[in-house]
Amino acid sequence: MATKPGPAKMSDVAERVGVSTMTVSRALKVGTSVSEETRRQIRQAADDLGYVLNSAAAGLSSQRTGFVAVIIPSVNNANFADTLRGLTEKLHGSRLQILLGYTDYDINREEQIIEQFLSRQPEAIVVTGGSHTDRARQLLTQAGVPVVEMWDLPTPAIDQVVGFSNARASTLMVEHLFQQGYRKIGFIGGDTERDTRGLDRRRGFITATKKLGLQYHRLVASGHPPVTMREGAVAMQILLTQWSDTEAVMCVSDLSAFGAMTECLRSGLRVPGDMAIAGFGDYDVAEYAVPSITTIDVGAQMIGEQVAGIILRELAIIDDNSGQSVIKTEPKLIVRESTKRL
Amino acid sequence: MATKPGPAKMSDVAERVGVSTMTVSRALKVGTSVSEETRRQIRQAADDLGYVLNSAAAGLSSQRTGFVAVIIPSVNNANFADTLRGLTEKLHGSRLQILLGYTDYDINREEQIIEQFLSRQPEAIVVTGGSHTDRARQLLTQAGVPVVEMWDLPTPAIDQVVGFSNARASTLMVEHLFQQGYRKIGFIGGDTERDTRGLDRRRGFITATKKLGLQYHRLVASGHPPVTMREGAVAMQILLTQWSDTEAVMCVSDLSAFGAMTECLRSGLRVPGDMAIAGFGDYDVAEYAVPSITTIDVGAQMIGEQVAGIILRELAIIDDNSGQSVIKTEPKLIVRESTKRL
DNA sequence: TTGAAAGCGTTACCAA
DNA sequence: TTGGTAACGCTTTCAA
Repeated sequence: MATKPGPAKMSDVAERVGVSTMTVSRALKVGTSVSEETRRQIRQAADDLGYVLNSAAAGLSSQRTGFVAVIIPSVNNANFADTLRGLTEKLHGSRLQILLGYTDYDINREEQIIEQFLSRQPEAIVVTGGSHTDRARQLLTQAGVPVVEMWDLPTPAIDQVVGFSNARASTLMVEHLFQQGYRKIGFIGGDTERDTRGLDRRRGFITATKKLGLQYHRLVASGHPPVTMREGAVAMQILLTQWSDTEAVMCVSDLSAFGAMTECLRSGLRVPGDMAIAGFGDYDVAEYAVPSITTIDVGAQMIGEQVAGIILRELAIIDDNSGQSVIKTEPKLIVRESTKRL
Repeated sequence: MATKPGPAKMSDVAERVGVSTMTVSRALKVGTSVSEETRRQIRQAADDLGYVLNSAAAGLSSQRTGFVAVIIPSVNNANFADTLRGLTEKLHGSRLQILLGYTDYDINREEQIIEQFLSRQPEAIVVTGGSHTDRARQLLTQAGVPVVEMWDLPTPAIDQVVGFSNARASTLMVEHLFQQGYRKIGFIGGDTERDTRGLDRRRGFITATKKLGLQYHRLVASGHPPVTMREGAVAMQILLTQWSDTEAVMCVSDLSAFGAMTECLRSGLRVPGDMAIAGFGDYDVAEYAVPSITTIDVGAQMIGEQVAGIILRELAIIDDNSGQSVIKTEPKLIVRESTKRL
């Protein structure tokens, strides 16, 4: 018995059972009308032959690839990982599969990835933030599929949006620090064009402190993203040198907050007491650190779920200009030990 | 002037320039013989029309999809993220693109993902560890493309391997603790089938302590992966209750080590002094924590680079049974403050 | 419930 | 250096 070379294809299965490829195609899908007996035989034959569908061929024919392109700044970031989890879980069970890319916070990388992904004909595209190269923006606009920008409220938006104002989230924290009685407040990070969400948080900090009549000049850079613990530590050294009477510090991320805090502890400063410290993002480390760190929870997983919801809705609709939607999420302040007034 | 509907395809570009699709296909690739002038015109036309290659069609025709399927347990894990980075960077510039999936440490999820990914006809498949369902193993074996198992040394291996013995890595740490003079040593984590690398580390701990003539019964579970700080904290409570005379603890991950350590600090124990603590993985938090945490650096990024190297080599070779290769990497002990003898 | 024929958009192959 | 033709493996569409 001569076995065919190469992986089995649909016609091999069809031949073995004695039906047409169309019947096989139908039998392997749910919700199609094929007689029970035929379907059983086809399943059996497919199993025997180790048949696997060729999605590229299927997609080419049906014009539906089942890909959702998702582009995030970094994989190793609990916040974006949570968003991805939200997306994955909500998309699970649908015919959609995520094509994931990460940019390392570089909009030129983003452009490259978008270009690469477009050739895979995704049915929807999800990007992080509203800062893109001109060409990337053009590619997204012309893509002809739903585009979702998340984690921010860009103006103008390309298409769909799920996010929040990073600047306003900062306000929550500044107000908390003010209420606790802190007046000389510093800010670490958010100084680079590459991390626009960080920039917005810093802007929000400046606006909020101004509004409260506080000084807003204690700003320390923390270098290129991703934000790390190291940078928080280095920045805290600078801050302590330049403005040694600082009472509280807000950091662009919990990671730099942790680094800043350990730097204080190593210098013999008490946190809180000599220095109050706040972060952003509600990472695990903020909860378990000693002292635990006051932070902002942005609801990262929920963002992913909302994005998935939009995609499912948009793809169900047949070229109906269902219009743009902007879903605003609500960042929440989480008060912990690191900002207590002693 | 009537514009065609839908996205531009190759024939649209060809028509506009007045050449065949073959010439367009060639002109858009590098290292093909097309006259300079023609190529210029074609590039121009493609740009004007916003033409994007349809990779599905290209892959169908050429039998090369450009996909490398990569399956890791978790995205939000600095170790696997580093491996992914190594892979990405080394693959960058080649025609290969990563199709990423994560299993949440569930081999049934892994099987599903493998199945899903196979229909995309990847040119190589990378999986984490050597523990798979029977069906997954069968799918991988029959896939007809190079398969790389990484982060472990499975026996028997399916095909290619890049990894290290997690058990032996544990030995490094036990010996370090022994040399520091610790005798009553506990272990946290590595108790679940789902994390086979954790299991191996625990087994290695038991073997090594036995060999040194130490007690090896101070084992505390830490629940399902992913390993978190919370679990380290909870486990430390249990350990302190059950075996209050414990001198040192090794944890299956730096994250649980950090949780365990903060639990000690909150209980008023000195680390080191009253309790020595060691982790695994060399996460950032181990370096920045106060005290800093002794750990094992497994060279995660290097693993990714080695995997990419194998893939590039395998795909360059034309059906030559280049054979299986096993690359062993070398985990390194990193001594820090948390295990100092006071 | 089933099948035949005609694509889907690209590249391999061979010829000019 | 260029082009014609025939796939690639599947689904759509229309008919039976």
